[in-house]
Amino acid sequence: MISFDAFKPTDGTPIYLQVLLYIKRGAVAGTIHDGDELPSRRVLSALLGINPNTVQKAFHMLEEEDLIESQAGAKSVMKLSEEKITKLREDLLKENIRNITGSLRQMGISREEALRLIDRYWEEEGTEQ
Amino acid sequence: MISFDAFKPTDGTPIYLQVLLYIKRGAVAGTIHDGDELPSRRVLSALLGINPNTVQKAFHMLEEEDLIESQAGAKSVMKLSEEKITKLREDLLKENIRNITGSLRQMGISREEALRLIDRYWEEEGTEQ
DNA sequence: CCAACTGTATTAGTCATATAATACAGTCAA
DNA sequence: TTGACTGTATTATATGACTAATACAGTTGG
Repeated sequence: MISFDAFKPTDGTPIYLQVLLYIKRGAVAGTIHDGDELPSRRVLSALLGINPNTVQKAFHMLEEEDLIESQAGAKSVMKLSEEKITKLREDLLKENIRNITGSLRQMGISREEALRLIDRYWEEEGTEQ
Repeated sequence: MISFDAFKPTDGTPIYLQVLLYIKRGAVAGTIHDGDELPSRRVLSALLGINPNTVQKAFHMLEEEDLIESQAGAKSVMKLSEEKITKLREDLLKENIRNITGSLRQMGISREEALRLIDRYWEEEGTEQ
């Protein structure tokens, strides 16, 4: 059963997207595997303190992307492959890094300083995971 | 008069926040200075193709943060100081870098790989600004 | 079998974002 | 002065995100 212990709601990003991203990132990180069972909509919503419909929205999108498999009555299951994970990794990286480099350059931060800042922040909060 | 030529609406971030951030980042980058005139609400909204109320919301928040000064009938003006800029810089950096390091670590990316990725992406789209 | 759990669907309400259409009073330059 | 521009305010509408309360049919384990 996939664990949501490390799930931390952050900024103003829609909750259903955060749930969706948490699972995608876990798949990329290798902490979530093909065939892994997901918590039920009701259980996960109670666990995260959010509405079952919000979890359903995230799961429904994962289903549409063919990353999980659901059938009425049974728990949903991860449906991963090497190709899917590779593609996920590329998509997530592109999305993340594009944003940060754009913002930092708009602030007039040089590449050297950007690298220095990333390095420093990684050190500061880099023990867990 | 502050230029919005480099303004590019990006992801799902609320438009009023993007306008607000554009100005804050410009102040940090040194392309927007104390005393600079802002375009009027109506002109800027037409320029960006958005609603005047959306611009008003951004400007109103800047006013509340004491970063601009407005009086009915006249154009709004930037109200910056060294301390304000320093604080802005810290806040924006914290907000940006926290997000990226968190996401990348959730994906199981190592610090070395993160630095390598940032370095590469900077190269790819780093000519403008 | 059957009770307790699943996924799925529907309807309703709240809140934030964004647009639209005005209205009014203050400023500023010709 | 006066007309065209300012900031500011109000009301209405639409959409997306989130919550709430149900309902129903399929599955699974004891």
